[in-house]
Amino acid sequence: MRYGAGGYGMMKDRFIEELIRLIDDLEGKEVSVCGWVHSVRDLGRIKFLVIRDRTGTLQAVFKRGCCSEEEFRGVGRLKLESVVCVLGELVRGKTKEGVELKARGLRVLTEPVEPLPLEPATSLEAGLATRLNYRWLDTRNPRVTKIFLVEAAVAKAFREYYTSRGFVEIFTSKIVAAGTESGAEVFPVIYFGREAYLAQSPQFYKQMGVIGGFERVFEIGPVFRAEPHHTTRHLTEYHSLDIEMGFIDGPEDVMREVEGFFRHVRKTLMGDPTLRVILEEFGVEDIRIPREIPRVSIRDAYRILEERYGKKLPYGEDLDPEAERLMGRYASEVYDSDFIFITEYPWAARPFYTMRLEGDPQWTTGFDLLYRGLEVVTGSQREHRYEVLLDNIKDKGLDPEAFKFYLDFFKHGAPPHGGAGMGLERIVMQTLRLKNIREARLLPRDPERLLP
RNA sequence: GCCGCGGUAGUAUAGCCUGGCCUAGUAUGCGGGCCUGUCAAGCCCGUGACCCGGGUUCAAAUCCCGGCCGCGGCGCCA
Repeated sequence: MRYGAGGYGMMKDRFIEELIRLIDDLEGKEVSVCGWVHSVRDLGRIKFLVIRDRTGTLQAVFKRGCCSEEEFRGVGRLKLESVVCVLGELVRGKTKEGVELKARGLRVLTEPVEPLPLEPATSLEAGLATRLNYRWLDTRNPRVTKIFLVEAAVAKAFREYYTSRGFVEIFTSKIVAAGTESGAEVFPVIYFGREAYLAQSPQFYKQMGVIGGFERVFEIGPVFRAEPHHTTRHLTEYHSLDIEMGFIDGPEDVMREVEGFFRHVRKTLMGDPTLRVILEEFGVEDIRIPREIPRVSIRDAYRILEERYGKKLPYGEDLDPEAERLMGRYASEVYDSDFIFITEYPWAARPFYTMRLEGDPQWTTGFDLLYRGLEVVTGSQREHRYEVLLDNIKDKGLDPEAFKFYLDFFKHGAPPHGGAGMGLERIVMQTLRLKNIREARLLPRDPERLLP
C-alpha cells in the first residue's frame, strides 16, 4: 500500500467502543477496525486477533479461506503492538464484548522493529521507572489511558465551571524576571543573555488580570519548581489550575468558588457513565462532599490533632504530611467528607502577598483544601493595599525593589481580591487513589528524570 | 538537600544474610513447531541477565568503598 496518497474517506471512521455499542445497526455490515495488535491466538486453522484502540478491544476471527493465504498465515506471525486494520463483517459472538469481527482482510500498517521493552497489556506489572521510560507503550494499557481521560475531564470541568461563574480564561507568560516568593526555588533560563526564570506560579499575573479589569480570571498552565524533592506527591513541573477574583469580602468568597468547582468535578465524573465506570475500576465508589465542606481554622486543627490523635504540632507551624493525613481522617470520620478546608494559616507559613487577619496579624486569610488528606488547593485573600503590601514585603525580610514591578500593579486602583491555585495532577491522583503523582502525569519531571 | 532500602535476561522475580554446590532458577515476552472457538489459551524446542568503577579473597551476583540510577520517608510545597 502507499502512504500519503490520500483516499476516499478515512482509514478508520469509528472507535471500537462505537462498533460494539451500535451492534444492532451494524450487525452483518462490513467495517474496518484499526488499532494495535493486543494479542494473537493462533490455533492453526483458526486464528484470533484482538485489536485494541483507545476505547476498547475487539476480537477478529480468521478462518482458512477468509482471505488470501498470505494474509491468513500472516495473522499467526503478527507481532504484538503492530498497527493493523482488519476488514470484516461485524457479528455477534461469544466474546466478552458480545461482538466480534468475521475477518475478510488484514492490512498491516507497521510492525515493531525490535522486541517490545514493555508489554502494554501487562505494563502495570513493571516498575514505574520502566513504564515511564517507555511511556508510549505504557499509555496503551487501558487502565493507564483512563487516568488521562479523567485528567482531561477535570480540566474540562475547571474551564466549564469557572466560565459559568463569570471568570475569563487568561494565558500568562511562563518566562519571568522574578520568582513569586523568594526567588529560591526557580529554574533559571538564559534569556538573550539576561537571567530569567521559569514561572513557579502565575500568582502575580493572575492578580494583574483582576487589577487589570478582568475582575475574575482563571488559567490552566504549567508551573515549575526547582525543589529537589523525592516524594510520591511532588513534581518539578506540574499543571496548576488557578483562579483569582476581585471584589470579595473575605477568603470565604474564594473558598465557596473552590468548593463549587469540586462539586462540579464530582458531578462531571460521577454523572458520566464512562467516567463513573473508570472511577469504579480504580476502586472509587464516590467522591464524598457533604452539604458544606467543613472549615477548620488551623488553631482548631492543632487542638483536634492533639486531643483526638495525640499528634502535637508546634503552635504556629504549618501542618506536616502526617497532620494533613490525620485531618483528612478527621473529615472522613466526623463529616463523612473527602474534603476539609484548613483556614487562617500563620503568617510565618504563608507568602507575603497573603492578607493578614484584621487585628490578628500573626494569622492570615490563607487556607488550604485537603482532599483525602493531601493538600490540593492553596488560596487566600490577597493584600491589595499598596502601603500594607509594602510593609508585608519588608516584614518578610524581602527587598521591595525586587518586587517593584509587582507593587506597581497596586498603585492605580486594585480591588480587594483573592484566589487559589490547585494542582491538577494531585486532584487526579487523589481522585483515583494513585500511589504516585507521576502516574497522573504523562511526562513527569523530577530531579532525575528529564526524558522522554 | 537529608535519612533508609534497593539495582540479576526485553519485563517481573529467585539466589545475596551464611562467598565455592550458579554451567545463575522461574514466569512472561521474543524465535521456531503443533493445534478449527481461543479469550490469563495450551503443549514441545530454542533464545536471553548479575548497573558502572575500585577493593578484600585462592575464589565475588553474594562482602567492603565510591559513582550513577531506582523506590520510600522527611524538609518544602500543589
